[in-house]
Amino acid sequence: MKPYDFKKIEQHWQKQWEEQQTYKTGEDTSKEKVFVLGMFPYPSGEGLHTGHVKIFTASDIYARKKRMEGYNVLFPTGWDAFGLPAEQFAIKNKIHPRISTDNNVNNFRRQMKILSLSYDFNREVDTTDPAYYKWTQWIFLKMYEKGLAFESYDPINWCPSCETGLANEDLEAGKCERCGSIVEKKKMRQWTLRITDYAERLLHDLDTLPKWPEWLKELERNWIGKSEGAEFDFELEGAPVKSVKIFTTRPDTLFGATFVAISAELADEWLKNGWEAEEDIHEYVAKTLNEQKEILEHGKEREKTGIFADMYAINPTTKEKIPVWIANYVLSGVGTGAIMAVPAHDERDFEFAFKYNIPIKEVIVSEKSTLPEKAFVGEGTLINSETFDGMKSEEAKHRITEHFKGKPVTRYKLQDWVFSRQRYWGEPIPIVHDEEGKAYPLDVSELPLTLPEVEHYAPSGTGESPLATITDWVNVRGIITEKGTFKQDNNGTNFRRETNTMPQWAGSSWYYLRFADPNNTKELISKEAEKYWQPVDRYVGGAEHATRHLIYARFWHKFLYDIGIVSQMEPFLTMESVGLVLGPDGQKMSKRRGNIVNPDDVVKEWGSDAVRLYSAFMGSFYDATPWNKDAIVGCARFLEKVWKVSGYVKEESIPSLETIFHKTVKKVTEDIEVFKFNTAISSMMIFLNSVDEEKAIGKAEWKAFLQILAPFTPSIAEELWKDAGFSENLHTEGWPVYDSAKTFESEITMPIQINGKLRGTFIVPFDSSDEEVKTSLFKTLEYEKYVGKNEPKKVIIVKNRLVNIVI
RNA sequence: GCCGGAGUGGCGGAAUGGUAGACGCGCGCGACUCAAAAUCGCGUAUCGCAAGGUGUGGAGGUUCAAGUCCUCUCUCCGGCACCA
Repeated sequence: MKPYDFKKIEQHWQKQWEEQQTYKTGEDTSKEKVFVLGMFPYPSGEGLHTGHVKIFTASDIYARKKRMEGYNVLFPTGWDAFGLPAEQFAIKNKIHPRISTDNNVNNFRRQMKILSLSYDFNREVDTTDPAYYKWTQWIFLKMYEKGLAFESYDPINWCPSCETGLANEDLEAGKCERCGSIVEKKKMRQWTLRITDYAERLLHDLDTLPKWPEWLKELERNWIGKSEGAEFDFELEGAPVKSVKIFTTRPDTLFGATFVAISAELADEWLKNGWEAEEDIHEYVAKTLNEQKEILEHGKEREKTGIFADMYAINPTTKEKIPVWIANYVLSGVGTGAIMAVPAHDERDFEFAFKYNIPIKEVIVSEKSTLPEKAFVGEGTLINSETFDGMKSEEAKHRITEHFKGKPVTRYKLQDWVFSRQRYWGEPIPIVHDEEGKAYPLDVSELPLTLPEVEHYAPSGTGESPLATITDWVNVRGIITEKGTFKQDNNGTNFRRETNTMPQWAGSSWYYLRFADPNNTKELISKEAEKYWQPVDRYVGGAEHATRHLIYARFWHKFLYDIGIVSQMEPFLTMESVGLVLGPDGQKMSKRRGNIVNPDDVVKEWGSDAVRLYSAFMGSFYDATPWNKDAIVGCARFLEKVWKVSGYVKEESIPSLETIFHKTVKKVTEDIEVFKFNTAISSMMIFLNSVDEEKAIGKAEWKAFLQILAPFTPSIAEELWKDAGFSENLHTEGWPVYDSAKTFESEITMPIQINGKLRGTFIVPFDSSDEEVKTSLFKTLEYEKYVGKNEPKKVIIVKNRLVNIVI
């Protein structure tokens, strides 16, 4: 028998599949479809990492199985190729990002092919390809048309090191997610997408996704951060303004408001507008404003401080005069930047009131409040309001809001999406400005608006994109059409192009749609292709995208639904969230730790089949698992054994293997559906061990075994399939069927428990009745020993499972 | 602080409320070999010579029966965070 030369075999079949276009997407739309998608990668200079291998292999196993089952499978990939790393590489090495990106893409594609991934490479999409980003720009124009894309001048997050504005989603604890710099607030012109208009739907429609993991949906819910409450105007005395607006989610505690607290920013605004305050107030406000930055730098909790603002507010319920304080725990960006403080019902207010000796009043609504002991120390007075006693708190909220002229308000933590970046390597925003600065959208006929060639990719440092320096690109002549769009025309007037580009998340917000119709020059996606292929049936990727890519993509998708491009409300029916692949030391892989496993190296050493098998076998798909360099040998041994066993094939089926055969096919069939690849593989190992013991396997079983093995290790399966002389196409013609009735042994080894403790076993025929089981049971030595002539209190018989005797 | 998720052998990990530790790695012993590697066989939670006892982070509970369900608690990981 020839030796198992995985290198030769894998190369041979990979070449064959490519030449014969084995995995080209089927055109027959009368067949049922399955759209399997792994999140498309950012083609970095480092090449694939093991996390990619896990995601890609898992989705590939699933896609291959579905293809064999006869579905029309769409299993594509592409490149999320705009973004900072390529640009920084360009700045450093003076290589056009186009070139370095192409190099990286080629390397990624090569690695995908040596992993035997069954992508249809005819359908690749590349977000940096003008033929693709034409449609990204088109969507932007549609949003502009609907008022969802707009220019704003509010202070935004600015990363001084990346020299670009950032969205809220790009921050990690107040720092730039990419470089870790402290983010500053900067007032600048920017393009913004009104994602908040979709907040309610983004939240609500999570309920229409039963197959998404609950925790992931919860993460999105938290990010959207809906809170319902009310705004109240508190009249002021001795203040520069007549009243102050506060937001609260607890109108039911309005009676208990014993002071009002405002943010330093709001106080600062009043000061700037002529509030004549004492010197110490000026000082406190200045100090607190300064403090904000420090907090971020040191990341520590700040102690609550405040200063009496020398003015009073009127509690609308009691008409009592209550003091107004400026407090550092009231944030300007949240709510109205001013709060009513109810120390009896809010820990933070309590802490503050306790520190500054402000009275505390309890309001009893429905539930008893649990005031800490110290509430009664010091100046605190306790008043129980009976007005709303016994009323459910929801009703109290409602009634109080109404009665005291509050305005019901729903707030979201989600903020509008800051959509412009002052960088080169991104989609140009298809907008021009006239000489007064007024913005006009490009006419659709002007798309794609391509990136110009530049000498320097580095940001200017002035908050302007490097595109601003390309004067012959920036300055254009043209006319405004009747529709209000801009068209180039040398006889027209002067305009300046928008020089900001889109963030990296733009292209990935709709890429999954394009795979269904990647070369359409007339439409983003044809109606037929959309109707047939969408939505994504299995979406596979990392949960780190929960609050960015997934929210953004869902937002765009809903917008595309509203303008009639797509017919489904949600883009992804499932979200299979991969667990991290850790380094061999159990730590997160990182260059700094030096625990990175390179897929090229392991494929070279073990072959792609073994690597695929291991990445699916090493643990649960959904959990983090360390990559154990030594354990992969077990998978290689398994494949050696598969090779060896191919010499045991007999014409006739082997009766002793019947049960285990059907069990194995059943297990693998079911487990792949729920991404339990590790237990599927384990069952194949068990089966193979039995075959090895028998030194025989029937031809029919061998055929089926190669079929269930094929999704995991396609090369060896192909080779042995060919050797065995089976005529069908392994990849498209058939998935073996099993007979459930044959997945049980004819005899069952029944455990005997005495009072729940295992004492022995006995053998009964499968499906024996309770009476038959008892007859055998009473004859066992264990029964004799533990029960003897006594009458047991109870005998519990679980059919085909066990017996438990209570004595 | 709030919201999720997870704690099982030396390791990765299995277990519709029904024989805990499948499968794999590692390890031990044996076979083959001059020898080694590879391969094959047997063993491998733990205490005990054995009978038997104990074991799924900890403490209680429900049940004939709990890794699995309930209550409390500890630890680790992820997310959000003076969000009013």
